[in-house]
Amino acid sequence: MMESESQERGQSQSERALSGIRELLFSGVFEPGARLSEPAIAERLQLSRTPVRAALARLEQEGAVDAIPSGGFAVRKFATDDILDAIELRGVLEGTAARLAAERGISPAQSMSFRTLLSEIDALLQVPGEDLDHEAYTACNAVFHELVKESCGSSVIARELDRLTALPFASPNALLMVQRDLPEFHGSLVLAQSQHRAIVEAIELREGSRAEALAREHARLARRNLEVAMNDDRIKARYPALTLVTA
Amino acid sequence: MMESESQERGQSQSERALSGIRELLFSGVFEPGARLSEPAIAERLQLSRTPVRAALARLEQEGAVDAIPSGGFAVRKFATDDILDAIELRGVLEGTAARLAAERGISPAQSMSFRTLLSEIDALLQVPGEDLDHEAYTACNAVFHELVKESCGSSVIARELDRLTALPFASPNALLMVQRDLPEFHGSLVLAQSQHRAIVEAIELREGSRAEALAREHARLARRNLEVAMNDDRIKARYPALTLVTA
DNA sequence: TACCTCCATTGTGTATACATCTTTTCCTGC
DNA sequence: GCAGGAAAAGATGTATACACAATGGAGGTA
Repeated sequence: MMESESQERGQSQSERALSGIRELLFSGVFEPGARLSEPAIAERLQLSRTPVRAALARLEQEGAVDAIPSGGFAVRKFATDDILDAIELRGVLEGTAARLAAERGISPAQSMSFRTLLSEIDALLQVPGEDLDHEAYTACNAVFHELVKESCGSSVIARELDRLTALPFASPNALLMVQRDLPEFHGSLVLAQSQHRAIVEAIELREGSRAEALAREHARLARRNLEVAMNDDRIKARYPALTLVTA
Repeated sequence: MMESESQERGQSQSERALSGIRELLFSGVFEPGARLSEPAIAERLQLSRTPVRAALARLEQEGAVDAIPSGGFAVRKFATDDILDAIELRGVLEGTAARLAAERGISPAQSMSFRTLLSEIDALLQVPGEDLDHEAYTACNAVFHELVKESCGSSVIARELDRLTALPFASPNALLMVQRDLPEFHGSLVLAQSQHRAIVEAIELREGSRAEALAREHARLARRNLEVAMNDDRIKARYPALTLVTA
């Protein structure tokens, strides 16, 4: 095929299709349960059906889209319970990563990464609640969970975590900024940070079971955010992806 | 397209491609790391590149095949450690399913299914080691793990377990019959069955933590089977998929 | 013999064509 | 007004064509 110059450079059509459809999905453009017509999406994204189809198949594997028995795909409807289970599962997987990291030991370089990150977050939290740099905190939080994921050096676990957090709900940063509107906002971040610190400490002290329990508990913060968001329509409205969550 | 009658009926070309390639892969036809040429496979399976391509993309998601950076796919090389981690992870996931089942409670129907299955296995193990019906035992074992998977009623966890056990190594039945050649064969099955029973009991008594720990420990039997198989070339030769396991 | 270059072969990514199957719409009969 | 069914509209699954990319090997040079 001729390399079209009309779109962002450097990406394949399939990649464009994938990110394009993801964006459409999680910006709430489609009704939950609605059929995703390949020709329609192809026209919308200005590419042929082939990469669209490939992207849809992949999104089905990721769980963002359901296969219709008679053919094709539909926007997945998420039940609240599914998301809660996904968060629980992220806790379990991160807990396993942390436990194995503790049991197997981490490298000095990894330990250093953890330590510097913890200091960075400490610095961010030093300022009063109003002036907090949300962007930076969110980025740091993402890095922390990346570090945990990589900590045990298991590609199998890393892969599974990547898969699970492909859905925007279970991801560590998913509903992080829900907390911004809560009275105890700053306090909840301080609590999260103390959990971060405890997890790292447990890993370094080779306390596997403790590391696992802590990481599980840490994931439960996300659960609370989801519950808050689902019960407050004003907050809910700010997360278009939550349109897909029913009941 | 015209529905070709030359192949097994009732399946789509994509399904044929998927199962066909899986079979080729895990029967050790290809070298680990070798490129999987779409035209070559298409010709071999007597279909066009399109379904082959779709199947390969899916197998990549499943982890059976690696994407080559420059394009296309290659037979995945499995490290022994990857498989051990996958087994560990299966234990973790089944453990989580069992824990949640205990915490949330299971239905009388589920309880009944467990109980009848346990009796069935007991009956199978009644006969002396030589005369054991391997087929039946393997089937029962599969059902047990299905029941555990479904026990907590979480589609998220079920999906994740399905994904993990798509690889033939981490699956509960994967290397089950390795044990057949071991002196303590019958004993190991009896041990496994006692674990089965304990897991069910823990779930029914709502002892979540115990159920989780037991399920994890139970998965470790598979670990042992893998180690035995990898260290005995005669046994290894009987599992063609083990060709893909390096070091 | 070892190595580099160039060319041929092969392979992938994408677009498109087309047959079949679904779904929707609209018309007719009750 | 509603139900049922036929026809049309649209969608999917698959095959195929083709441009670009990559890979491998032959041949020539040091």
